[in-house]
Amino acid sequence: MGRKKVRLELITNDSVRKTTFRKRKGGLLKKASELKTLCGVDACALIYTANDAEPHVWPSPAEAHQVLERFQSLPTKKQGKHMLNHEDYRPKDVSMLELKLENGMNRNRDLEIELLLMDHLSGKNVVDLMEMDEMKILYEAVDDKIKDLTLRMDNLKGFKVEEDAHSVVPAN
Amino acid sequence: MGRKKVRLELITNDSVRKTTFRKRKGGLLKKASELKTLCGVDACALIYTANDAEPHVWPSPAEAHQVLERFQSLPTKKQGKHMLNHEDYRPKDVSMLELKLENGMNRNRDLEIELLLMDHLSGKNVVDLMEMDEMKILYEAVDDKIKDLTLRMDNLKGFKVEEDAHSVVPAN
DNA sequence: AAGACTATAGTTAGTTC
DNA sequence: CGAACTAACTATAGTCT
Repeated sequence: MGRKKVRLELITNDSVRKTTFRKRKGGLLKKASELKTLCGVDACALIYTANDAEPHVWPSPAEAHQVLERFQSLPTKKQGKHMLNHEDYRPKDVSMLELKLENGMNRNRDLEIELLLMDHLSGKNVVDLMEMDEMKILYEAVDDKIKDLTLRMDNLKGFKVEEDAHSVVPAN
Repeated sequence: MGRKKVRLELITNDSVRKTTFRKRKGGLLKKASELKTLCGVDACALIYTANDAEPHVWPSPAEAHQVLERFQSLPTKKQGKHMLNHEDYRPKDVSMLELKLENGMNRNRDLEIELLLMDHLSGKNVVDLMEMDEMKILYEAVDDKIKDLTLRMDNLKGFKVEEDAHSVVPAN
């Protein structure tokens, strides 16, 4: 296409290559979008460039569902290994966390990770991520969750957590 | 393109839709292939149709393996030689986690998460590359945060840690 | 580097085999 | 069905601000 037939080989000129990439990436994703609409399929694409550390991800929101569904069928948690005969047991409760830690068990960690993923992914459907950096969002979600977890653990131990720094002082 | 301009909406006629899918999928992947060649980028695509259980993966399972190997060569795992020597203790070393094992407080969190993710990934035959990428990012984020968390718990138990931001001396 | 333009290479809708 | 054909539509290489 275009004024001249192009040879199918790496474009050596940097600026030309970058321009071509921008143009063709746009065209490709448009085609992909049309395919989705016309044929009612679910599709996604990843493009890794040498320059950008993060891949170009398309489109994102649709795929969250796929990821979520598969994650739910993870073998590790699916097969009810959480055999806690503890009254007042609730998955997100702090008491569970305490129990696990003292028993030297750690299945709750898997659960925590699962939950945070679920929470995030299910919430992600609502948001239009097409214009945002998905990976950053994911990272921040994880970061927040773990911070929260940290706080709760610290509280269990009877320590106060000071907001900014990582220092802890005994509560009393 | 073609004899008539097409309306951008789901093609209701089954055979027409299937034909269109076959044609356009070919065109799309050809474009993607050209983009790779011309611009020297690494790309992949996934298409989920309602009919086929397995997604159409492009360009090939071989490429999927490459991504998997990227995941497998994550820093923590590769370099994670577990050293049980407390004298040689270094804050960011994995040995910190081994300490927890000995104390019966926790098992190796990194290992747990890693196994979790590997289980998850190996469970998928035709790999969902997008999901893998998310898992990779997640792994790194979770790994870092859990290490930080573990470090702080060690501090609570009376271990002194030499590190600027995380340094804590139990006030007892 | 990112738009607008446009001639022309390339894709594909409808049709036929 | 799917492959081939082809008219007609789209993408884009080169060019210019």
